Amino acid sequence: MSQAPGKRDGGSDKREKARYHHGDLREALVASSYVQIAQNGVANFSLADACRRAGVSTAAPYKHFRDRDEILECVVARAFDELAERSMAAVAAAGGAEKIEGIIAMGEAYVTFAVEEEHLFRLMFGQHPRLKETPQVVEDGTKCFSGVIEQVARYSKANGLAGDPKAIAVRLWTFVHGAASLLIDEDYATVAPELDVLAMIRDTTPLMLAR
Amino acid sequence: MSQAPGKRDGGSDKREKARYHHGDLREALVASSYVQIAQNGVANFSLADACRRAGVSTAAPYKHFRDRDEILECVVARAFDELAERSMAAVAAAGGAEKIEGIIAMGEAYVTFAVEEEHLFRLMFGQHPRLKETPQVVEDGTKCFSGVIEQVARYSKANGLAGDPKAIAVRLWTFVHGAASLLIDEDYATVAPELDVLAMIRDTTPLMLAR
DNA sequence: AAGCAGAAGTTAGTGTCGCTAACACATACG
DNA sequence: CGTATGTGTTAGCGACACTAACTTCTGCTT
Repeated sequence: MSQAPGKRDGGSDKREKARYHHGDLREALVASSYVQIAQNGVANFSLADACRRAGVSTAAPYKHFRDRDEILECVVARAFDELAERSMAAVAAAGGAEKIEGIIAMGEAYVTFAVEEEHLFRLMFGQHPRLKETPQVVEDGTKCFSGVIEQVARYSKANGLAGDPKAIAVRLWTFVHGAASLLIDEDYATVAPELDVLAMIRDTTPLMLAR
Repeated sequence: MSQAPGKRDGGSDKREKARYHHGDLREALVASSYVQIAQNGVANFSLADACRRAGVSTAAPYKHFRDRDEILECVVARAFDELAERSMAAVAAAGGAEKIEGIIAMGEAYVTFAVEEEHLFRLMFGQHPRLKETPQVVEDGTKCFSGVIEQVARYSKANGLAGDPKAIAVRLWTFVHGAASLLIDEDYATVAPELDVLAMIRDTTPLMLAR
């Protein structure tokens, strides 16, 4: 679970002698930070720890990153890629966006991602506002969301829906995002412990698409 | 803006001589932390700063709080009180929960709180998971949400809606919470900059209540 | 192939932070 | 009036993010 996506390196094996230069420290730090944050959350992540794991001094990262936040930005960008990938895969697996099952599957994938990668989801949304000002994050985030919107637009077109496809898509995204947030935050747990969130999404999606 | 609610003290003025004992350090710290966090966010909040502002050594807080997190818990509890108060006031101002305008006003108040008290809203949701395990926070949070649910239930009853009132309420809360989150996170800004969130809530609320 | 510029490491050190231990004062009560 | 307790203090620890100055390796130019 939560294996870091991204550059699958493979190369750069200098026959494992203790070498002065790391080889690809930048990538190593991002990958290990991704895993660490996914497992323990950003609150329990320290740059110094990441350095120890990579076997370098605590000053080394600053040859590759402006500061700690820049590493977090890279992690967030990758997490958006992952979310986008999972959402799109779910639509495809459910038979495409023309059927309502495809749209529902997309929403479920979104919530499932939030549950399985709770700490990444938190980092992507709300926990660390500044991170989203970076071009890379903006790009990956936008790609992720516009993917969702595009799928709903396809459904809308295929089924001859009346309303503005984009407006409908935003409505759906809003609902699914709220469900994911309240679920991992355990706010449902105290006030509506019996709630089946995936069932709610299945039931509510048609309401949003209709009309 | 963002004035700290809670114990309005007033008393304990020992005629402003430089006294060894503060008077009510616990309250002073919570109040000043509430204001500070509301203004600059929890990321830019330090306990040491709060001590300086209160004119007290950095060791003093530990006579009143277990650790830094306990202060944050108190801040979150107050923020939930504030959100509950504003939501309920909005319903009342709009003529009660029996009319759909009352329900819509409640949703708008929720989103408006998120926008005006962005940093508090973040702290209440997602930013610092552990905070919500405290009895005080659980109680205030539950009171806040069950207030929302109760209002929707009243609407549901008054207008003879078919579905389970609680399920409908949760659906609405989910949507409004998602809207608030995505709005302050500026995720709408990149992908749907033209979106009028309050209008979306006005339009979507009837969809959720119907059926 | 030599040499040099610069990329990418290092060590050492700064200031801030959360938190603890040990001590001091002020107050409230016997 | 004396003392126990609560509420402050100072001093200090270890971890952290980050910087400055130095060293080592690499790869480009000639």
